[in-house]
Amino acid sequence: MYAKKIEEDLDCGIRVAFKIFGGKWKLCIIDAINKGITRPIDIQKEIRIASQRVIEMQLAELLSYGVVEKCSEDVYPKKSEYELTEMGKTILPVLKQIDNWGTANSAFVKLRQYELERAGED
Amino acid sequence: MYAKKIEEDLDCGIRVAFKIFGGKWKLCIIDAINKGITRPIDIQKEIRIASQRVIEMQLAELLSYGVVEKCSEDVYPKKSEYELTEMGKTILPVLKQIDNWGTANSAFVKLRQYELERAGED
DNA sequence: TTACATACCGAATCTTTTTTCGGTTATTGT
DNA sequence: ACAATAACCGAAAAAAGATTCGGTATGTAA
Repeated sequence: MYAKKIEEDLDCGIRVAFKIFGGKWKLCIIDAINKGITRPIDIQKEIRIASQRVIEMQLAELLSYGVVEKCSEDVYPKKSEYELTEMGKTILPVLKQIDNWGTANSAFVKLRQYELERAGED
Repeated sequence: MYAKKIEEDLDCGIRVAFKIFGGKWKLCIIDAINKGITRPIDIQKEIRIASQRVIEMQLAELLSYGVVEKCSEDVYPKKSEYELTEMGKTILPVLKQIDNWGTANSAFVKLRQYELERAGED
């Protein structure tokens, strides 16, 4: 990984949460694993527009913070499968609410988006 | 603003939500406004570690997507005050849940953080 | 043994986001 | 009139985060 230059404030709940699942694909990965898609390659196929490398990296971070764990603890990685830890499962209700909000507001946001683009073309 | 190079997928609820309130300070700003801190300068003082410029910019984005609105519509900005729109208020329950999760897991994350730093120092 | 799929990783590059800096304009208080 | 405060903006720079590319290693199956 890389070293952060700017100190982060982990006394703020919002910042803690974003640190753990704020990455671009993290919630998508958590969602996939929750749906039973446990292997990196399958997660990548599910999300599609994310590259394999991103999945690997975000998975590694989720692993390092104990959100997911490797369940096939073979000596060497062959059929790695990831699953949510108990802590990881506590994210699910939050994920659901975020997803619901986004889905409910999707049309509105798309419209706004379109209007802003139109306005910027002058 | 800047032009995005990578197309974004607004058919995914998670992505829509993150587009609207995924910025580093957006939820903090929404929270502040909800607490009755309505003026940019006061929001900045509340958050402190965020610069004035960031507050302005994120506020401008929240405004452009209809999350907040300017309520003192004077001819020229003097005592600008922002408040949440109806749409903006629908974010509050999500914000609360995210904040709660972060607060509940703060100690755990800090510990993990510390362990990871220790491990990386060899 | 050969070919292929899977799991990873390092490093360079590119994109996005945040920060810093130095302004302008207008208002308020003295 | 003058100083101080507030709102806001443009542009450059820095930082963070994501993507691409090209690799290694291992297991599986023909």
